[in-house]
Amino acid sequence: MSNETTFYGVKEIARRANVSIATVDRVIHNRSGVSEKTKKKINDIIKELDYQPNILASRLASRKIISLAVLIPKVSEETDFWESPLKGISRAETEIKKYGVQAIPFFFDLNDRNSFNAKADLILEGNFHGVLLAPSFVEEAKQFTEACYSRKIPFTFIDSDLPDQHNLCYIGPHLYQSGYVGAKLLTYRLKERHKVLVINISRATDNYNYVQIEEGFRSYFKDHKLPGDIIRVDIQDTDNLSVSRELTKVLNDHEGIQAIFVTNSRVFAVAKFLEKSKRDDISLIGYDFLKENINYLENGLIDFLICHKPEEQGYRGLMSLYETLVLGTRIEKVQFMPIDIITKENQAFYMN
Amino acid sequence: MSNETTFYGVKEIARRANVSIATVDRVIHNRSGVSEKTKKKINDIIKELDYQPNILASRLASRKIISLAVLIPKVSEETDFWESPLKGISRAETEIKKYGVQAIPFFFDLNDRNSFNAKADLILEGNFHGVLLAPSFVEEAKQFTEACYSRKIPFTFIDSDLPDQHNLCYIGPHLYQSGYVGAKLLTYRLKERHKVLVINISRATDNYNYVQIEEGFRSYFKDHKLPGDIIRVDIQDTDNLSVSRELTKVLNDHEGIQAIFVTNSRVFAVAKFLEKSKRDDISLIGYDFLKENINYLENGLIDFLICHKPEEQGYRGLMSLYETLVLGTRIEKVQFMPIDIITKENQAFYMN
DNA sequence: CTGAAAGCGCTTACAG
DNA sequence: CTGAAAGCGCTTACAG
Repeated sequence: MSNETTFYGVKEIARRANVSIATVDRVIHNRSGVSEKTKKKINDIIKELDYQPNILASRLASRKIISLAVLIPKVSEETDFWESPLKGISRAETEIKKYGVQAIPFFFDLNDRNSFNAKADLILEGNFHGVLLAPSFVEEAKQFTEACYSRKIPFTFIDSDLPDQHNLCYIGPHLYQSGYVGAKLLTYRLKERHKVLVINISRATDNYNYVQIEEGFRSYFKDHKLPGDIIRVDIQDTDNLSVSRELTKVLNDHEGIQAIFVTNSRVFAVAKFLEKSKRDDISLIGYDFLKENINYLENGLIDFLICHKPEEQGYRGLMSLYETLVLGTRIEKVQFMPIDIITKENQAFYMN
Repeated sequence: MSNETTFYGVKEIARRANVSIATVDRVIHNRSGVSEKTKKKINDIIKELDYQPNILASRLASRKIISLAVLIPKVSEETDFWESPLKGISRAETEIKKYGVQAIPFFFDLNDRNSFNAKADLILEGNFHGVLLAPSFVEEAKQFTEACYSRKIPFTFIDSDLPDQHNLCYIGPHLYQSGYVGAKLLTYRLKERHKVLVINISRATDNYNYVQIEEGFRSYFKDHKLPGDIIRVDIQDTDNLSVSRELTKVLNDHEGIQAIFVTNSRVFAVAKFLEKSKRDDISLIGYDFLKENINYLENGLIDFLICHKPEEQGYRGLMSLYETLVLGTRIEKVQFMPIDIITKENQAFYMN
């Protein structure tokens, strides 16, 4: 800290290169119309001086507005999970608005892949400088981001990753490991032979996230040679009645289930069922810091929630575009969020 | 997001008030030499326009350097805990250096309260614009911050709080609740009557933190009417030999101890002892994301670590001063850090 | 008590 | 291919 450093600016570069600052500016921004020779000379000086542009001055002088598109699921009745990323995005926008950056949201319906395509097309027409998206529909997202890539529009993924795309970065959970942590918590107090139930409640049939979480979950049992059974069930209709019906069935078919792991934020639906059917003998673990989930955590029906800082994901996602586009910072391509463990006792201090 | 707002500046204010921008500037910064009449006129316009100063322009034009003092424990051989806050502070400084802010560190010795006074005096002589400190020695810190207050130097606490001081804010854990969480984790798999040991390893005799943590810890047992015994021991000599001797003694005196809770980062010393004496029947929980602790977490000797984002504390602590002094932002007086639960399985993704 | 002018480090037309 | 000049929204001496 506190070591004195002299910062050199365009003026000094211009002086040393014997050119005007306008020419220096052209080189810095890779604009055309500069001879190779002077270009090289200036670049050498820039390197020598370790020139760091003054962003304050840069943004102040430039009246350009940078528009970023945000493509995420809309908050539905089923789950208000996406409120959090949106909040983070808004926070980021507020912070960088005065520097001439704006973010335009486009919401798609998680139950309708066409809505994703429709919004994606709007974005492509819109001439944005960057895109932040949740690639919830794998194939559709691939198509869209390829279009972005060919137009040289940088884009960032949050919530889940699509490997080997030309994304600027991924900001979200390591899903496999998250499932692994879930298994650890679930079995922490199961001493004997276990009998556990894994539930995926989701309308989407190609949920990539779910697969990775379950893989991690099962690996924990394998790695620790835990004897017993893992039963799994898919529930496609997400309304309370359907969930209730399915659960009744599976708990009838399999007696002695000690614990349930829900692979997403719909864990409250299971908690509701357990509450009604008075099954307080079953441990329950699931995902995400939703109000409904917290309620069930509070009254003891949910033992643990796992959460991956959704708000932070949104905030960082937008900032990653800002940093690239405006500040020219190089950023980490993969930024895993922590796998946060939330209990009744620490929930009040959780930071999304 | 994305609502168009027109920002008005000093020029517009000056135009409307029929004065020069220099006069507007004087009013904005509460500088003397403006008649009450014009002052009022200008202030009214400022309110009417909801004027937001452009910090970029402000910092760019001003060549003033803002100096912040940082008063925290030095990294000792006993524990490298304070590395993390320092890291956060450095990160913050790097970010705001180009805006003319610098941070000067002053390190005191946690085993020597006089070193705190000595450094505090240096800071008071140094003419700083703000102070970030860990008030580890309660009385000494009070004296120092009162001196700051009378000199109108804003100061922020991290790591632990001193209630009812004129601090700008407190950024750190809710210690009581943190002990409460510790108890929950410790007892999560203790089914019958419990017998647990609480250990405080610390040279300082008036450790305020410890008291609050233990209070929370004990409350959990009371609130849940858990039957059994809580044994406690203070270990003042922090070297391995002393710790080993004390532990041998207490484990002899009290048979059947199932779990140990260490109230600070020295939990590795206990883990080392348990490892040597092959007591893998005892659950162990303690504090902080130190390399040594992580090792014992990895090999299973420590079950859980609790952590309060020390790096974030440092980062936010410095930023809180910057935001107040430079940006004029109003900030939260008490900012509790989350009570993070770290296990072998999620430690790789932990964010300090 | 007040204002005109220079300057912070950049960007942006415009002219050549 | 290059440069002179104005301007971004502020602050800072300096002059009156």
